[in-house]
Amino acid sequence: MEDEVDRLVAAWRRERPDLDVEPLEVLSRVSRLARHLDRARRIAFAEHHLEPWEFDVLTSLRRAGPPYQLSPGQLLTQTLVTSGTMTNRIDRLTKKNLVERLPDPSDRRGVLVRLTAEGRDKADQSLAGLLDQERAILGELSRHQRGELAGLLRQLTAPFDNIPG
Amino acid sequence: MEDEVDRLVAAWRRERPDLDVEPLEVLSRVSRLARHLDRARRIAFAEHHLEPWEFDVLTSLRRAGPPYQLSPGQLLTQTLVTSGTMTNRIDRLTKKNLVERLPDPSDRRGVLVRLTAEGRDKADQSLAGLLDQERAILGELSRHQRGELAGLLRQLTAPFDNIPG
DNA sequence: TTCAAGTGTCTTGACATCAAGATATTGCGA
DNA sequence: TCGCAATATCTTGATGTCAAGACACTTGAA
Repeated sequence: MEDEVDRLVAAWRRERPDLDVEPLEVLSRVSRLARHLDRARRIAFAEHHLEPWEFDVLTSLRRAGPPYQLSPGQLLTQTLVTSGTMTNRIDRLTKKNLVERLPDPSDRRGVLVRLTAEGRDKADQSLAGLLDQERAILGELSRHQRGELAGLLRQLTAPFDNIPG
Repeated sequence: MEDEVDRLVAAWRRERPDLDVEPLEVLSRVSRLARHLDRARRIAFAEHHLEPWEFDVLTSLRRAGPPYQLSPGQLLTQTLVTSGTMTNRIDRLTKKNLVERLPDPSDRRGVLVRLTAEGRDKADQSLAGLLDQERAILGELSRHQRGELAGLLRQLTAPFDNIPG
């Protein structure tokens, strides 16, 4: 089936036949799909009275395992936001009693962010819902195709994730 | 090579062995890669004194072909933003003399947004730069792999693009 | 010991985005 | 013809994000 990127690429080939626009076949689809996923996540989380950004922070801490705490810096690399954004997020989650700030005992510049019991519950509840939604979206693909897709995407993300970018 | 999503999935399997987190292998990579691409685009466009959102609007109009005009509604489906956002974008681009608003002769509710000569130049210049950057990122993949990746992604985006979502 | 560079977090101000609703126009059905 | 739902765009108010820089602490070299 045709998608919006097929139309976009065809339009460029008509308007700018001098350019090779083949890279857009991959990367425009990545960007557009991510926007669609954001919208779908926002709607799904609304049932839990949770914003996507809250989910990102709470589940990062949940994944860390007991005692469910990370430094703001570690949260930055997981969520790909800037430090100012993370400070703001931690402030708001603290007000809602989902996380708390603790001094880092080993570095007096540092802080640790810890999940509260309530925050842990929210993280666990919302993860299951997200996975259900994602399974529905991926229903288009066979098991084999998903593996293939994951592998190809890993080749693109690995340089960003490993060479500090 | 391992990426951040491999670590993320491993952490979930340790903390929540009861859940099947396989969907994250694909969709978390899509979201994270899109964020990396946003950052890279922002840096690349800064050389042209252009914001990513300006690029999106100007190139949508450029692709339309002469006379380089679309309705705000058509721009919405291409850029995946809300109507309020688009109104705001058109206002700002108008102030910079990159686009202009015209009344739609066939529907008095409607408006047409048209690229100025200056706007068209900006679109053409920045597209070439973006393609160079994207080619560098895709250097990881063979020609065959890019085709495969584009095809798999199309299967995921087509439902969003065709069934109005 | 001391100082300079590096690191980790927070503050600030500008700005882009969204959701919801207002306004104007069209066009279908009775 | 009339009225009402649908359509197209804009307005409003709240909020999240970013870039840049400030501040406090740490580390390593002289």
